[in-house]
Amino acid sequence: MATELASTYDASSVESRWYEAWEKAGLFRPQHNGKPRFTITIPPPNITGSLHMGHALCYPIQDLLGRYQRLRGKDVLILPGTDHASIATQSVVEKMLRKEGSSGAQIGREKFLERAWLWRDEIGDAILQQFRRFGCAFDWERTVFTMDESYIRAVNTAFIDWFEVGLIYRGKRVINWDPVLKTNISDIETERRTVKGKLYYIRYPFADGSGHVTIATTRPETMLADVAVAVHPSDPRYHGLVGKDLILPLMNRPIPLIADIYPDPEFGSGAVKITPAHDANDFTVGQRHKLPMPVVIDEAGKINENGGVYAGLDRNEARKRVVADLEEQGFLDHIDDHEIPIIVSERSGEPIEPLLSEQWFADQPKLAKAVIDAVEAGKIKFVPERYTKIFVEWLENVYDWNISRQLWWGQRVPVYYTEDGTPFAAHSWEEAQQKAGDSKIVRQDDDVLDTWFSSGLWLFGTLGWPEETEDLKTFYPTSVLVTSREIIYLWVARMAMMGLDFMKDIPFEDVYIYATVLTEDGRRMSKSLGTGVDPNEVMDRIGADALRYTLLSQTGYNQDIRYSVRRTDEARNFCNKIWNATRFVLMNLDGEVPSEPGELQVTDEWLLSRLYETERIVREAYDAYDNATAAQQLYRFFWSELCDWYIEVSKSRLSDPAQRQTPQWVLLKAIEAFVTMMHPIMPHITEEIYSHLPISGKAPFLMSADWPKLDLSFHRPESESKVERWFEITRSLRALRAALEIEPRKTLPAVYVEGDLAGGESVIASQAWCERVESGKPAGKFVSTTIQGVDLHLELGDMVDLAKLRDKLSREQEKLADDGQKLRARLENPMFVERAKPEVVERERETLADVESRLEKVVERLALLG
RNA sequence: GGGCGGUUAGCUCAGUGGUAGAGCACUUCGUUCACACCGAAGGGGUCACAGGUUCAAAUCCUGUACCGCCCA
Repeated sequence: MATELASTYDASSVESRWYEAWEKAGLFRPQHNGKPRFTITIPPPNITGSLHMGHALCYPIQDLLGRYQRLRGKDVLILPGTDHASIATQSVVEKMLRKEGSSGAQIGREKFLERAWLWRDEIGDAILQQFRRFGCAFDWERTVFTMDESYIRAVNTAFIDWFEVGLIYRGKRVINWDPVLKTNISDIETERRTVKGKLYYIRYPFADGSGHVTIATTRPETMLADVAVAVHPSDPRYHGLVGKDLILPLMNRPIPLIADIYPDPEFGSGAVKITPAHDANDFTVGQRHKLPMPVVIDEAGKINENGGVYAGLDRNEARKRVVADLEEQGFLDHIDDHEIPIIVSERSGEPIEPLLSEQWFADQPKLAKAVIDAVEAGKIKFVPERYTKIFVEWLENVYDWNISRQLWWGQRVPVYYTEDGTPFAAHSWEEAQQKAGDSKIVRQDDDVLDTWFSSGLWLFGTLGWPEETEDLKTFYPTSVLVTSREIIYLWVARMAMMGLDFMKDIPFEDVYIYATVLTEDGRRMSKSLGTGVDPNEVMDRIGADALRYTLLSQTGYNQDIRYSVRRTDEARNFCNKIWNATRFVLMNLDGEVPSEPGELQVTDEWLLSRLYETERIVREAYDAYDNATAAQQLYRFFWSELCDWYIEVSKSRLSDPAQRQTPQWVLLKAIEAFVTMMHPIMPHITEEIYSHLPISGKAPFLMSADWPKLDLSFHRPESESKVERWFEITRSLRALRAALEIEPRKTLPAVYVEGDLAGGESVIASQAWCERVESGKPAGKFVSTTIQGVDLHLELGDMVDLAKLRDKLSREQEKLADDGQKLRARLENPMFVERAKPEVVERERETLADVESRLEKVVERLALLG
């Protein structure tokens, strides 16, 4: 059976088969077996999202953690779901309607929502389907969508609760208005850019005719709503002038010159026009000075009735007219070219219009306190640790959160108004009517909630909250949140606040911030830039395991990783190596479970000791979310130690029926432990291999097996150093052969040795392809090398061309002379001998002695070669 | 502007005080039975720069430059 395995690993025929088998066996569900639990609720991808490399890292990391913890004996739940992504989905549906020559405005809210639901039912789960191909062992039966009925109930409960205690309120602020989508949007949906623009210097005359103040602005059209000009109190140019009135040009309104710390005296004239309704900074100045806040640009980006003769113009057109009129009337001082910072809506690509608007807000500073306490008490830990500080600092300076959006798709604000406009928050119209008593409820609020408001409840809303379900009791708080750094504030912080407030407990113990996947040359992967790579195409080529290995083996505490085809080739080659080494082992078994050997040879002890050490390193790395170290150690153990040395050394014993049981047993032990430890990173190939291993006490699946338990007796440092010395001698001997241009694997009759090989004769001879080991020197001409206190000699035979050997020797001579000089200089320095640790000094002395004796020999040998 | 990360071999990255490492790429050799998605050997680095601490610095401190990220 074993020999039927193909000589090249084919991922495509293995991966889907195992995924189905696991699912059928119910392994994705928690087992409720009384073991300690491990919970992850995945960050819900947007239903509009299309698969990218970030997903191929984020979700396999979570699968890795789940598989690892399951092997370690935990009862694991990884709960999947999707996010309704209100603005993104609404845009998609709008686009569809536009193609049909229709629009949301035309068909109305209800029909629009019908279309949106149709769309989401059709393709909203597509992205989760893709995660299956990654091998993600998520509990699909518990999949949640943020607009499921039960989830909406959670959202409404949260809103009503906060509304009733006054944590949610209606307020007027300057918000990010998207004039195309006609909604306000969150900071995360905006992008800061610098564009080439103009800086306009405008003269505002004093009302008393005593000259003027020149202000600089990048947005002259907003002057129509100016209510003041501000200067810094320390600015000497304006001493004695603050408090006087200016006349607002074009509008002929008096406005005061005020003193405020906001203007930068270094910039322009030091005087800044204040337009509280159309600039967030001006708004805070307006608040401080209790200024009026007239709005002049409406929700469509047009000048409204407050704009006098400019009413009805688009904001861009208005700018041209305002500038022309200022110039004509002599108020325009001059215009400079200027790099101006603007905020752009990611959704529409349109510059954001800061706009004073009435919205729903949630109080944040009050809620932040509990989160800061939890972090400082160590109840919430960030990995990498460096994110802790920025998280706490943000919370300490948090401001209230605008939670309403002028959209249709999403959870509608559960507030109902009576005729006189009194709001009642309730789960339904009926409930609101009950709360309102005799006053009649006439309408529901039109807005929907910010998507982040609902995703803030994700870690307990998905488990059934506000009902006290069994799942909620069992699986909250979750063990770890795996997410990306750009949503630390918008999502992580909000979940922490909501969790601590509604559940009275932290929502997650650890927050692991994973790296951003960049292109090979360090650029951001993006569809629009054409730098994106489709994980599906990669998996078509190399399979899910190799893609997982490519990304996971680079992921530790770093901020970025770079994706490259080379790396995927490496990963694919590694799969093939694992496959073939296993194939070799299986071919060398007798078709039965080998019994535990009574006595081990020292090379067996060496491998088992390396295995013991590997288990420790890998376990500690996984525990610390340092996947790169775990992967690196597994790669090294398997390829460099198991394949390159142990298998090669054991081949002779494996071909001898009298001796083969011990290496068979050792190899199986090592491979079983290896595939178990590798399973979290590469689940499919390891499961496939496990299924072929003839071992006792085998679990039905590797996925549900136990983490390796390695006996302390495996830990044999003395065997490790002994065997590694043999290998070093072997390498040296091979190098000598290569210098003599003897073909690899061509057997030489003998190697002559002076010195103690400590029982390594047969290993060294076989691995350096020599028939036997003789002690002493050969009778005829020979060449030599020295390593580990042992002189090795090879007969020269008819060899004539010694140029390569001479080259090698003189190179060695140079290096040794150099090293010797450095060591002598160090040892001749009295400060070194006096202050360095005695063991360091001792070691340096020994090294020098070794270097000197080797140098002597190299010089002799060079002389002999002539 | 503030904060954070990075700068080590051609490429991608390990390496937190004691003579610089891995994989890939490159060169040479090897296709007798696990694997050419392989094996053996080899070449290749003033560890971004400048100061400082130390007997000793890729590693600790200070500053500079460049790349990137987050926030204002």
